[in-house]
Amino acid sequence: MTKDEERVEGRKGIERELKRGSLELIVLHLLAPGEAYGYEIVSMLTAETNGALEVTDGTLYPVLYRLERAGFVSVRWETPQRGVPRKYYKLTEAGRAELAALTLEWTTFARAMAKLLRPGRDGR
Amino acid sequence: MTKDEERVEGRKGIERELKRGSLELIVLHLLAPGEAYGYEIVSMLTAETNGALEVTDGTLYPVLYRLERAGFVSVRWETPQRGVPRKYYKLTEAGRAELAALTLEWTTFARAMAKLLRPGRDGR
DNA sequence: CTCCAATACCTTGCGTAACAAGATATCGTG
DNA sequence: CACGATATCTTGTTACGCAAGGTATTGGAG
Repeated sequence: MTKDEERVEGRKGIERELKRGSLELIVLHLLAPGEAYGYEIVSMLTAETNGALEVTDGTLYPVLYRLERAGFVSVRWETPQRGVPRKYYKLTEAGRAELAALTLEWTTFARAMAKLLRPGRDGR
Repeated sequence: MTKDEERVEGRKGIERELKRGSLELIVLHLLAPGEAYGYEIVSMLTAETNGALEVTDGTLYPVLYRLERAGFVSVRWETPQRGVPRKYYKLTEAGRAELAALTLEWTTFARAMAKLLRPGRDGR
């Protein structure tokens, strides 16, 4: 039982929506230790979250492009002796600042959600 | 008090994106203790999160409509002796199940994010 | 040599959801 | 009776994740 086309009464999963706005943060975070290339980031994400946060390359590349455009990552092509050329991404100074800002935004939001969802919110 | 939270023009903020997919969960959660009407939900949310998770009514009503359409809430009009008619929303059984499911989805996602963002993933 | 799978990058179109802005209707008060 | 407050609803805009498809290079199998 892997993926099923069974109609589940309108339940489609909201992971896609939850990811919204988190992807830039995720990618910036994955680039923090050092540079990486596109396909690598995809597999890093799958590996580090045990599949809880997967992303396809078709999703990732637009994100990387946005980050590059915003000046948060710098880009370097490398052609290894074996294999296809790779495009390596690396955080810039602005990227590190953005990473910090987004991390703060995320934790603030998550904290508010957690507090709201915590049972026993009968007021005060 | 002294901090005036002026919205900085440069930073767009990703709260909108972060909220994505969380609103249904939030609303279902706010309806869990009992019924409430639209405007009330808006003020409940603002109050209970100290403004951390605000929503405008123009955002809320489509959410409520979706929930009604999906059978997660039932609706009842009430015309009080004083004031404008109000539309009261109440969780259905399916709504409670959905609340549980969405809560699980949220916590799973939040946990994955927290684990990813946790510093010290130098990962050998 | 040719074909094919794997690697790696990139693009297009679709669906959806939050929000701003505005419309509508009713009530209470000056 | 006009005006603000309450309350609901609608419309248009914008943004982004994703499926699906496309391109290019490489190396191995036949």
